[in-house]
Amino acid sequence: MNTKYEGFETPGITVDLSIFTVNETRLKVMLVRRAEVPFQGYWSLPGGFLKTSESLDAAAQRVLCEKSGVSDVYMEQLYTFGDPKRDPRSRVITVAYIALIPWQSLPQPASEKVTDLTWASVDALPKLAFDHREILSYAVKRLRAKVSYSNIVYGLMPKQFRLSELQSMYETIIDDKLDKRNFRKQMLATGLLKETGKKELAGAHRPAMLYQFKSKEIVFFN
Amino acid sequence: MNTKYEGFETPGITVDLSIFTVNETRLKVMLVRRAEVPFQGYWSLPGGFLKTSESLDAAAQRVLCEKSGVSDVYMEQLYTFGDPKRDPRSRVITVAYIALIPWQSLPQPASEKVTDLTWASVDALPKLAFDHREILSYAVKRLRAKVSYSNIVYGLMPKQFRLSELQSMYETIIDDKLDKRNFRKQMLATGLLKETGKKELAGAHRPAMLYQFKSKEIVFFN
DNA sequence: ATACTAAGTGTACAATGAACACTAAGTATG
DNA sequence: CATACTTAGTGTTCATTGTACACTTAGTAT
Repeated sequence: MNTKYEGFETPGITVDLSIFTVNETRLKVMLVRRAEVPFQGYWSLPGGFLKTSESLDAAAQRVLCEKSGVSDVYMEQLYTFGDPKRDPRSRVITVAYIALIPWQSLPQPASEKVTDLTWASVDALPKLAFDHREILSYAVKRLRAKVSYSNIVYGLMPKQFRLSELQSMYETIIDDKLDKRNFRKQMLATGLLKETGKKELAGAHRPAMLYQFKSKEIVFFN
Repeated sequence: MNTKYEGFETPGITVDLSIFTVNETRLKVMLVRRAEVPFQGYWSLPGGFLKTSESLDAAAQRVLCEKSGVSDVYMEQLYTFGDPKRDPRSRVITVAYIALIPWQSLPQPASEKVTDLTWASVDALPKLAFDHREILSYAVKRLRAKVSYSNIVYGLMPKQFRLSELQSMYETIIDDKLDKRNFRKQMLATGLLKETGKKELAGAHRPAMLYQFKSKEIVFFN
């Protein structure tokens, strides 16, 4: 270890992830139960220490994959939290990330009861470890804002979907109702969707056209 | 030092600042000349290591004050850069900040020639140390974007100003011309400005009303 | 055959944004 | 002191965008 930082901090660096999904018209976030002190038994955001020669993005990807079993999903850096007292043990700075996973992409939980991982509705959160409540609030705020000026919801949709499902996704996240005709007009006007030609199979009602995104690119409007 | 981080990184943490001002209708950023290796003699963004028990924001404030002599200006965290190779000596993670200073608030440089600090036009930058070019590109991008959906330019204006000066500030940052009548209508419609009652004193032309901001609050439009 | 469910479609009006040119109030000059 | 010069200040028209709103269609279930 070099001596370059005498008198300066050499804190631990972690990444913490707000991993979102939508299920049953609720915006949900992944929480893991802490096995160790401090905050033993508390729910917390999944996270972990940065490894040697690992970039921040790579660390976030690693944590994502470890906890969710998926990769290749939308992820972005959110903010860095560095209050000297945020970890009671010692100085730890955390770089927070947001990730989005379509509910359909999640592997089914193993049949034995998984009690150390849960998906909590963001409007019914338990007490969280560290400053994770603050981090999560900020993440939800960013997500809600970004939904209205980008096509970030792509990250939460399955490969193919009905327009009504897409509308429901928007409504769940922004927690408001949208007009069906206007919504469809606007979505199709973006030119980012294409019909698959296929129609929904089942249901005691008129079958819906299935759509998909032309590309995975995230675009900003306005 | 605890042993908790064995096998993990305990990198140095720095803050690096993109300190912007506008002068002579140019968007400028503060650069400092590096006295030491690596990148000795190169221009770089002002920055410094995080001190013990110092929050990230406090560190950024400290650096800002050391280099510019001002405090109480607009500042926000930008992004955290953590590529393992970004510092050739050893692992250093930097939390980048943006700050805005009205040109009029800057203390005059001491009369002896200051050669280790400069204000460079963002479209005529010298070679920069480390990954500071990348950081600065991102900062400029964020600033330009934010100008169009917030009143962030407040941070660059003097206490009192003419509407034509405000317009010029916008035009400089977004690098485009605006329509005078529409601009005035829109600005006054925000309700964030108030007349001071005073008029500009000098000039071989009709004197302009001076305005100021009702509050320092940053507001988002749309 | 009828009831049920979600899909799918167009128009009228309001609000917002964009283009555009002249008069007003001072100072400087001959 | 008349004229030239400079920047301040002001409204209207038109195009575009956004918003409110209700009925028909295509399938399944009974």
